[in-house]
Amino acid sequence: MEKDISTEEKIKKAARKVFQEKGYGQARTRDIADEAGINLALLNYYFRSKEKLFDIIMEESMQQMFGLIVGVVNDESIELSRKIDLIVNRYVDSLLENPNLPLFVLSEIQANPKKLMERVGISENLIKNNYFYKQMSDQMNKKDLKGIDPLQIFINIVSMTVFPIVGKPLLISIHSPMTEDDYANFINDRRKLVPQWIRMMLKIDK
Amino acid sequence: MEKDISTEEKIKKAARKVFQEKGYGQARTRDIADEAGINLALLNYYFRSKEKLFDIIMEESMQQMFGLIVGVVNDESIELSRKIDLIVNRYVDSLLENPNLPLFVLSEIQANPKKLMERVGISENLIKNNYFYKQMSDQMNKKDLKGIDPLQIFINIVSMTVFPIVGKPLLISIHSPMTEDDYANFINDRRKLVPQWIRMMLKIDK
DNA sequence: GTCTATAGACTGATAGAC
DNA sequence: GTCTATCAGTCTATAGAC
Repeated sequence: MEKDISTEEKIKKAARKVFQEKGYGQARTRDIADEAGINLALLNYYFRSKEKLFDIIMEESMQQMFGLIVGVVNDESIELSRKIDLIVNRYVDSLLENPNLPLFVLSEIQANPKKLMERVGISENLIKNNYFYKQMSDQMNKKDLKGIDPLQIFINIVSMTVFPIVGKPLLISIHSPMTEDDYANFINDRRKLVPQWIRMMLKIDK
Repeated sequence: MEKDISTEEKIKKAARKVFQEKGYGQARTRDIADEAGINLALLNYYFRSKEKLFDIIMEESMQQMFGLIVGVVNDESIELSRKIDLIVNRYVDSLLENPNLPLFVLSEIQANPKKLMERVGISENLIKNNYFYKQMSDQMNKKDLKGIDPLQIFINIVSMTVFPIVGKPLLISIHSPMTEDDYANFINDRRKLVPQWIRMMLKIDK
C-alpha cells in the first residue's frame, strides 16, 4: 500500500508523526529514523539537520491549518448560512484525521515565537480582507448587531470547533465514564450544533 | 518586594516560568537555575531531579486550571445566569495573568499521556456531578432543549474563553494590524459577549 | 543512496570543598 | 545551604566504507 514512496517522503511522514506527537524538544532524530524504517545518517543526508526538517514540517502544518478554510472563505458563490456549515464540517473532518495538528502548531509558536511568527504572515489579512468577513458584516448591520466585531464570531467558530478536539484528553478524563464512542458522538453532534449557535449569534433566520 | 522568599520558592517560581514557556523537553535545568539566580547544583539539592521538579509544577498547574471553577460551579446560592458571568470573568482574569498555562498543560498531556492522565482523575466527575450541570439541565428541560447534552454548553464556555487566549499569537499575526491594545480590547469585549451568547444557547430570558 | 562507527557538543546529576 | 568542577549519558551530525 505504501511501498513505492520515496525515502524522502518516508522520512517526512515519520517526522510529521513524531514532531506532532512529541514536539521539537522531545522529538529525537533516532525516533524519526526508526519510524521511517531507515538509518539515522540517511536523515541528515536528505535534510541537513533536525532543525531544517522541522522547519519543513512546520511550514506544511501551518499551511494545512490555514489553507483549509482559505478556499471556502473567499468563495463568493456560497451563501453565508451554508458557508458556516461548510467551514465547521471541513474543520472537524480535518481535525479528526489530524488531531495533534493545532496543539503542535500553537505550542511550537509559543516555545519559539520569534522564529515562527513571521511565517504566519503568509496568510496575512486572511480575515479582514475576505468575503466571509464581508458577508458577516452585512448580516450584522441588517440585524442591529453593529456593535460586535465580526472577528468575534469568526473566533467563536474556530474556538468551538478546535478546542474540543485539542482538549480531548481533558474532556475524556474529567467527564469520567466517557468512551471513545461517546467522544466521537459528542464531536459529531457539534457538526450541527455549532453552525446553529453561530446562526443564532448572527440572527440568521433559517 | 520579593526579597524574603525562600530559595525553594525562588526555584519553583523560575521553574514555573521556564517550563510553561518552553515545555519539559526544551526547558533546561540551567535555564531554571539562571532564572532563579542560583546554582545548578542547588536545584538538585532541593528537588531530586528535573522530572521531580516538573511533576510538582505540573501538579500545581493542573490544580490551578481546574480548581478555579470548582468553587463557583458547585455554589448552590448563585443563580445560573450570574454563574455564567462569574465563570467567564474568573477564567479571563486568571488566563490573562497566566496565559501560557492552558497550552502548557494540554501539550504536556499530549506528549506524555500515560504519565499525566491519571492525575486529572483527581477532579473526576467534576462536570457530571456538579450543581452547575444540574442548573443547566433544569433550564434546558424547561426551554425545550432536551436533545442537547449540557456538557456541550459547558465546553462552549471553556472553548470561547480559553481558545482566544491560547491562540493569541495566531490571532495577532493573522489579523495583521492588531496591536496589544487591540487584543486587550478584543478579549475584554468577550467578558460580556460570551455570557450573552451562552444565555442565548440556553434560552435564558434576562 | 544507504549503512556503521564515531566525533563533538550538550545536559542532567553528583562529588567534594567551604 | 551554596558553590565549583566534573562525570556519565544522550543526542545531533559527520566521516568513510560499500
